[in-house]
Amino acid sequence: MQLQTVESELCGCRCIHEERVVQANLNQLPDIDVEELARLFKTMGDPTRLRILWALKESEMCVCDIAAFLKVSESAVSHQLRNLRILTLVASRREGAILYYRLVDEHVSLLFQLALEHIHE
Amino acid sequence: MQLQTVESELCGCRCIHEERVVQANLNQLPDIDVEELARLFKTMGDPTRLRILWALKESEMCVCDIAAFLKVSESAVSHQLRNLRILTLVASRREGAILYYRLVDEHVSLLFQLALEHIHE
DNA sequence: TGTATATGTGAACACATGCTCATATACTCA
DNA sequence: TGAGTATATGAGCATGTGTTCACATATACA
Repeated sequence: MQLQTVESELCGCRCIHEERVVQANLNQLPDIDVEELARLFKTMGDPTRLRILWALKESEMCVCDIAAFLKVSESAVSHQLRNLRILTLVASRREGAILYYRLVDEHVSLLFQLALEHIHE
Repeated sequence: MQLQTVESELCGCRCIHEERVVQANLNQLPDIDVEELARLFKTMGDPTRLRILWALKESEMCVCDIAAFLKVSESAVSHQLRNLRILTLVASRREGAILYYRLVDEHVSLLFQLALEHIHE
């Protein structure tokens, strides 16, 4: 029944292993999760943002610090921190005129660790 | 000494927490790793590629299967599989005219798992 | 209140990227 | 060998994105 539905949706023309397509459909990740996962990985997929996150693993830093470290403009850093904030990867703490940024949780570090394992094999 | 060097490199103008910048420099990830990590995350950061990887978690599939499942052209799938191959995220096995694609190792699944944890909190 | 510092943000531009289309390659079978 | 199927790939186009520049906001301090 389910199989029939999917078959008709696919026009049944070039599908070689129908049962695998059906299975893939059943195990499909919800669209919302796909979008959010993609956004997360894409956000971590920019060298500038990646360096920012890596630096924040050690200690919280202000925009000036990060800009000096990366040798890029403070505006560029601020733009990227905005992206990281939206994705809930970093959070900030104000102390006077200075905003200290930090990683929100351990997930970023763990993702780094896993990804480095993949690269170094 | 080290501190002095870094200070001069930074022009010493707007750096607020010099010791943190120095520390960040010491803990810096090698450029090659940064580039490869970014490439890896960026590659996983596209919805189409992400769906492909997710589907391959379950079973190996050929290009036709994936195209049918995603409801996109086989050419688009082939282009994306090429990217995934370059990043060593998928590998293929030929059986006659058909190429079966699979995940290379468990890293992708683990990355998904961690990333989903981050999203769902 | 005025000035300086720290950060945020919109517009614009240069560049990267995913898809489509046409075509090429690789394999099967008659 | 020729036709058909499965996949790969280059060119071109539309869209997305990171940076810069100019300016806005927020806080500190005199």
